Amino acid sequence: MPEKRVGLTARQQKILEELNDCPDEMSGQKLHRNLLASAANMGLTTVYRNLRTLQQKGLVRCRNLPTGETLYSPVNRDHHHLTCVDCGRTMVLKSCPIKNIQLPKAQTRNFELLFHTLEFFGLCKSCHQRQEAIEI
Amino acid sequence: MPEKRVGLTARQQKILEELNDCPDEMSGQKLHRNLLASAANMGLTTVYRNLRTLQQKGLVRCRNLPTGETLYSPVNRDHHHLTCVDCGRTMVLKSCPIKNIQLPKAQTRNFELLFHTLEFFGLCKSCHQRQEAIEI
DNA sequence: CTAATCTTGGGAAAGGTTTGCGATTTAACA
DNA sequence: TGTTAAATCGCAAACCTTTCCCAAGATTAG
Repeated sequence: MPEKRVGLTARQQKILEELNDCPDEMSGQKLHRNLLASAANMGLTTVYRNLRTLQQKGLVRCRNLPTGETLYSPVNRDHHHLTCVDCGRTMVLKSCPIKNIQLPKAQTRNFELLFHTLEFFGLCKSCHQRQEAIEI
Repeated sequence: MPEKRVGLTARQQKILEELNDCPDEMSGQKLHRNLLASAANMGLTTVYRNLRTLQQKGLVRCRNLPTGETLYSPVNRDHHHLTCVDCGRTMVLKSCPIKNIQLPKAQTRNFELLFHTLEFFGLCKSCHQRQEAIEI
């Protein structure tokens, strides 16, 4: 896909770099701390505002944990997860199950698709066993 | 699918009823207001806590708006959305595109799947046009 | 170069959600 | 039915995120 978006500010580029450099997703708070540490000083508000902007440009995606935290990652990293609704631990899926899926044209005709989020929720083995043990 | 979960408290049932009765998703705040109005008095904390529990039981699902609000809906209502990253408006998808998708067994062997969220993000027609106008 | 306008940034405040903790209710068992 | 342990509740505080508002910087026209 061509890199058609232009006009990233210097700080937006910094944020995007930081996200790309880190193999894991990051919360807004952690991103802020990392940037402070790496000499790119930036207010917390600015971090969140630019994250929002980057989402609007289709470059950054986020997902929400049950704890209320929001984790951000670059869109080009097409990761999805299994998340345990009990302990909150997540596993990364090896591949995107809907990579080649087509949405009905009628629904996307008036909509420029930028990215998607697909998350699976359930019980991990240990939480499941714990519940079984209690219910018996 | 059989209703295998048991042991819902009276308040959890009230919350579930309220969600089922309302055709739209609801925020925690709105749910709380509705319950106050319908004589089922309940603290805000209790609402959120029980929503979490209902998620753990696989009966309720939520999605997060860019505003930070969280919207809850019953899992049996298998709805997904197109959401505009600019204006935040959402459209409901007519059908679930991954209803019949199989995850690799290797990844779900140790995981009891309860539900999923699938959300598409992009630009709605009017926001897209506005951006084009600016960029030219 | 200057002035008016528009965009961007930061601090403080507000909003929604979650957590901690003592008090109350529910449930189990005798 | 009475006693006791466990689960649940609600308030207050904490947390993360977003919004408000004003100052600083950039852009454009004259």
